[in-house]
Amino acid sequence: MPRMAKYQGPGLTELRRGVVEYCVMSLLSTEEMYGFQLVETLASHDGLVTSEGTMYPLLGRLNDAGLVNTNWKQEGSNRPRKYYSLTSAGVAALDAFRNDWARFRDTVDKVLSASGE
Amino acid sequence: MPRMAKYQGPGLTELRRGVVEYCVMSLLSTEEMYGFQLVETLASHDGLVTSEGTMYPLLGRLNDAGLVNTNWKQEGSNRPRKYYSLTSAGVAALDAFRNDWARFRDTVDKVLSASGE
DNA sequence: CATGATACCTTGTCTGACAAGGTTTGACTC
DNA sequence: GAGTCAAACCTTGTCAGACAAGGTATCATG
Repeated sequence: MPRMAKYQGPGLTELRRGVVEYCVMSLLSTEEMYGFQLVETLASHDGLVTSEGTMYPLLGRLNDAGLVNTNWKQEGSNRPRKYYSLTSAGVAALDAFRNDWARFRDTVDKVLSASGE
Repeated sequence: MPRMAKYQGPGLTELRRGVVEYCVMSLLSTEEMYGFQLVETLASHDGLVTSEGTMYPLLGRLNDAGLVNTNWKQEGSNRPRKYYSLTSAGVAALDAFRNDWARFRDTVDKVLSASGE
């Protein structure tokens, strides 16, 4: 298996924009996780991220924005992993987004249902 | 009012990507409309499009892809308007997207609800 | 004819997803 | 210990699409 990807069609890439980042934050809100783990979780489980080339820059942005913290951890004889956790600013941003998402989702649902109101 | 826009926050722009195009198609599935009208409808009514700079290129793409047809119409003494209507390929694409959207929406809802699955 | 509204369109910028590639570390061979 | 593999990190470059800003043509009204 060469860098599997579960390709979901061409248009779906654009759909993910602006959402993946908050999905990551949502995962981090329950437990700290490391990058590779986030890719595997979102990609295989939800089809929301297809590569590390998406994840690492994204995590860098979140970090620059002060929405996550990082710390390296070595468990047993594994190679060290860089764990990410949500800051309080991250929690706030996530909350705000949940509202935005709900409104956006409902609007799109309404328009796609198409029955000209 | 200078080219009103109902700004919705910074992150929301990215959310719209890949969706607006199908919202337009959905509107066109019930009645033919012209570009300016689509902007007004989506912008003021739903906050989904904020400018003509989004709409006209978008309509051009749909046309190039064979998803819509156009015809100029002059009504009364108005300046002529370019009306768009869905082709059968457009109807099919819209149907396909409705499925994609439903899956995507549910996935995001699930991840954002965050309670570890 | 000047203004303003309607209506069309184009150019250029920016962001974020992704493919492709590269590096390091440790485990497990041979 | 040299080779290989996988886990895990990261970077570079490409592309699409939303948008701001600006431009054009037409008609009505002052």
